[in-house]
Amino acid sequence: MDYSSWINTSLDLNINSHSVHEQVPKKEVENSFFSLEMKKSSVKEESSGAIVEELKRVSAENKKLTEMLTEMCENYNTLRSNLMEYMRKNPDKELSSSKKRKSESSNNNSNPMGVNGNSESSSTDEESCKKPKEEIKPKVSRVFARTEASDTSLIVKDGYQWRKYGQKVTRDNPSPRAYFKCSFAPSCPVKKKVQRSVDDQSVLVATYEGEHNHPHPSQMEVTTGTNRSMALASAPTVTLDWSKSKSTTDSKNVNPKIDSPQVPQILVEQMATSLTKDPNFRAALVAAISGKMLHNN
DNA sequence: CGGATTTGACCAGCGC
DNA sequence: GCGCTGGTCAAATCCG
Repeated sequence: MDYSSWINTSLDLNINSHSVHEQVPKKEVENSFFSLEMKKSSVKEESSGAIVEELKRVSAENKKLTEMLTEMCENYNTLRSNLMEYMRKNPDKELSSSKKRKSESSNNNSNPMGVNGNSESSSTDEESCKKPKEEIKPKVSRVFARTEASDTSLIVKDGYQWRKYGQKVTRDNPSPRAYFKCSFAPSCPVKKKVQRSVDDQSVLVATYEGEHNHPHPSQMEVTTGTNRSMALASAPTVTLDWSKSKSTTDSKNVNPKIDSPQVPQILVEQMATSLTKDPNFRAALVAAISGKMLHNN
């Protein structure tokens, strides 16, 4: 599957049926809100009208996202059941792979949302017997981040602090892969790998291993009222994390071991995170709320 | 000067 | 066993 298409869904869904989208470009939402603040009285009605339109557009976009999510989950489940069936018919072909690399690649490529590998034990007893070690595998997730194609740094701004400890050129991708450890290491075991997508050089693929055992650094800043975290979460970054087999484009990447019921929850959490980090979304939200308030006055 | 980054060397897993 | 590959180490270097 070519994820370069869905990565752009980062609120560029173009609910194009809404002409409003053209009239009120997203970037201007913020502006319209601020101008609203400054000259409330004079343009109040006009601006609030635009805001309501914008709110409609955002709602439609939201709805569209929900639909896409649902569809994607359905596709995933279909694919998953197909693969399960296939593997039942060919029990000895797939899972004979050995320890480290295979198991890791199965984690990376097919563990949608990076959800725990702990459903593995429920998938095939046979496998769990063979590879009990996977039970303690750290949680692996993928994050796709769009950057400037000209930006040569392999930095995914996720708010955490990372220390780079290595870089390699891998066989399947001409772009170097950078290895990072959480700067809180060794107390925090989280590692991440960042590499440009083969398909789209402007997309960084960050693979996270493990979970942080400390609070998100930017959370403190948020609570203290600075906007730093927004800057850190560089605007167009998409942090949706459906590791969804993506780049390698073959269906065999889909891992039958996924605990599918967890998918939507994780997705929702990540989408929520993504949305709250999106200045446009926040601006639209603020605008909508203030518009309502103005309307009521 | 201390912490972060770079980069070549090294190690271990895997396939043949 | 050997070569290939990905991941990590650690000395050198950079930078604030």
